[in-house]
Amino acid sequence: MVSIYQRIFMDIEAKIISGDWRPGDRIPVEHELVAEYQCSRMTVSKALSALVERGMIVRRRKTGSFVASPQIDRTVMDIQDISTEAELAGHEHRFELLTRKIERLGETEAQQLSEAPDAEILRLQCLHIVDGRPNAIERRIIMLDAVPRAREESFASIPPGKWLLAEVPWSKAKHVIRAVSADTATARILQTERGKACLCLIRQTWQNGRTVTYVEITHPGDRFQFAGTFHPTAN
Amino acid sequence: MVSIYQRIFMDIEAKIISGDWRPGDRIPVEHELVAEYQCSRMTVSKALSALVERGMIVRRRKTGSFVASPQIDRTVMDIQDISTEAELAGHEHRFELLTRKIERLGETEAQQLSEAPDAEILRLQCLHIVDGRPNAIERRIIMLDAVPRAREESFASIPPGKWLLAEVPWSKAKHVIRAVSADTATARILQTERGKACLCLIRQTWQNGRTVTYVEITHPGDRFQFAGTFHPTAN
DNA sequence: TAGTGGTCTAGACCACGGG
DNA sequence: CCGTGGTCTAGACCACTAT
Repeated sequence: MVSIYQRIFMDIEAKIISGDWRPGDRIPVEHELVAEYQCSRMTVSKALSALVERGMIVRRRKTGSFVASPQIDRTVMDIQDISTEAELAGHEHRFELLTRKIERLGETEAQQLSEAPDAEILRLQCLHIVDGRPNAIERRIIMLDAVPRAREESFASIPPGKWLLAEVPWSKAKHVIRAVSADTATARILQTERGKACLCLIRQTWQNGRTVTYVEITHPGDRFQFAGTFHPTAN
Repeated sequence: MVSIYQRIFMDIEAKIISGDWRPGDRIPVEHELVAEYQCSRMTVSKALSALVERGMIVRRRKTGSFVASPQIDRTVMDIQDISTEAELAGHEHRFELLTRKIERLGETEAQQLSEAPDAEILRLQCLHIVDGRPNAIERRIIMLDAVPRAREESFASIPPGKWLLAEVPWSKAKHVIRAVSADTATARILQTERGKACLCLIRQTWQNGRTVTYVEITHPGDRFQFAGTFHPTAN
């Protein structure tokens, strides 16, 4: 049996995850939800509080409740530049598109992503430069059936991650963090040595059960790390 | 202004973090808290629900609410063996104590840990073996003023992490994840090559504002990874 | 069966902040 | 000012489960 506040929670979550309600959109005020669900205000409040806890909405007195800004990339945001850990501001960020190809998903990758082998994809490779030094290489696959508008976007001036966030702000994501040795190509791009330890963040995101994008972001291990208090949550 | 349910939440959290209430201990039933805080049952319930959300207590009908088992090591638990990702059971775990020394904290490390330079510590090094292969090397510092009983423990048969969990089950922790190249000693112990990419988890834990332990766990990068959905939480 | 938590109601008063 | 969320009350009924 699903309780009333759980139903309210799930209904609103679904609207946000599906993109029906986008960041900044106002959600119904409490008394409207009270009328819609025929329940008391406390019950509505419990559902909304849970949504705040998850970071999906923000509530403001007088003005109402709104869909929050996406937080799906927060993990990546927390990557810290070891050499300049102290100075949290004043970094110069730059971005270079290395390759952009429309292809079909190969057999191996299709299996890895649990998607159809012939699905049309956009394959991107780009380099992130911070303070003049290569910071990360990003290898990304965008599923064109899920995000058809990516076909018309050149990604010459906007990083794919940022573009996707604007296009598909909320999604479910799975992360994997690995240590890998730099292969020849990676080492060359990151201006480091072949075999050097790199920290690799892999993320696959879904919306409405369909894969939106798959990305591997590889950082030079001597220059970057994750920090914080991590809580793996149930998948 | 702190609300009633927040005060209840913080009071109980403090009892658990301080070790006053230990895992498995029963916490007062709702009507007792209602009497203690002179508030309604809903207010108590809200505080207890928040504690459940954080994983600090479990609530059972008829029997009451209890301090949950510690979860501070959950991040580490989620390390997955890449080669045997499929088989989630049937692993053979072994543990070897390599070194055990009582020393005083050096200048550099003291700064790193934000502790006094002459603090007495127990320095441990051990090797974790899973299915016959070196899985991780653990380099640990235990602050003897915070955990004096560690002085009498040989750690010959019980892993320090497990012992500490029994001794100091709840604490605040900070994690850092890095990729490092194996140095000669590490490579030898992990039976891999020098310079090989390794995944290093660093964790410092505190209880009542004092450092309890600092540990670096280094895994061979080709055999291990973190997986899951990570939510870095505000420090 | 009885004690416990799970959920809900129909109000209430207050704090905040935009107009 | 007044609409909004933040918190709280004093009950209520039900579900679960140890005994």
